[in-house]
Amino acid sequence: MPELPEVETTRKGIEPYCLGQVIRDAVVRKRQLRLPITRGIQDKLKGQCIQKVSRRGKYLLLHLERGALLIHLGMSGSLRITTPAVAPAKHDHFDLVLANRKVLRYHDPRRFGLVLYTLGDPLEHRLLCHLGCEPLTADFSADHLYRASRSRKLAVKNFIMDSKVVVGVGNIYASEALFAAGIHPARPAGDISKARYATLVKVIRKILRQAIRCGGTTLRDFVNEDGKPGYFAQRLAVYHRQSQACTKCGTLICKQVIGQRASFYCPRCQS
DNA sequence: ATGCGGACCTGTTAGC
DNA sequence: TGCTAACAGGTCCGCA
Repeated sequence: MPELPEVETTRKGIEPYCLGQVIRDAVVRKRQLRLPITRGIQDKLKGQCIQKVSRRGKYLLLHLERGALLIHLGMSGSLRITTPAVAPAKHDHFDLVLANRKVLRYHDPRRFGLVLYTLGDPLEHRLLCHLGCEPLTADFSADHLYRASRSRKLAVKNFIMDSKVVVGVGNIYASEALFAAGIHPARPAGDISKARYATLVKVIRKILRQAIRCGGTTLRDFVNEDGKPGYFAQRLAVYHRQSQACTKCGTLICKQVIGQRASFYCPRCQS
């Protein structure tokens, strides 16, 4: 479930409960995530104050006095704020107990996510240091996509989902953005003009911003008692709409696997 | 350097 | 209804 908008929504949601709080305890119930939670993480975290809650791509960063805690939600992860009185549910793998008697609880059935303590600048960590630009900042531009794509033959959909190019564009929003830009998802990235990349940049920004607003709405209680992941209420134009009419021209939406991921497009509007 | 396939996991749903 | 297979919103690694 977590695309960039949901990660950002989560960041905003947990920030007021975490900022300035001292970590009283950490509880590991299941070590084995995408990478194992390192032994002794409790001792490293205990007593440290959370100084900042930020995001890089789909990674959440809790900046501490010494180092940082990196959290990734993978395919199925979620975070919520609860209390020590609430018993952990199945797949609640990790807790941070805070001085305000709140618990930041990490839940992830598929365990593709990550909880990682790192010393030093977290942005220098090997998992973060090669990430491409943020889609909502100024360095994400037509120039950037154009230059990075020259002579590249992979499908443009895979290109914009490559985190070394730009972070945060997941499978849903890749399909949606390419539809909005009128670009066929299987078109080789290196064939696309700068003008079309300019359109693509614009629509990626617009769609992600909309989704953040939408996530903020549908996930209003995400960090509180309810904690239901809740899907974005946004109307998706093509995603999961195969064999249904295109909202622009009425042609039936196609589904095609591109780069091992399901992709959806209108064969008439996208070329 | 680039691009592809496989790997990591569990839960849900589609199909027989 | 029950079993099995395919699939799910992510990302990294290794190999050709």
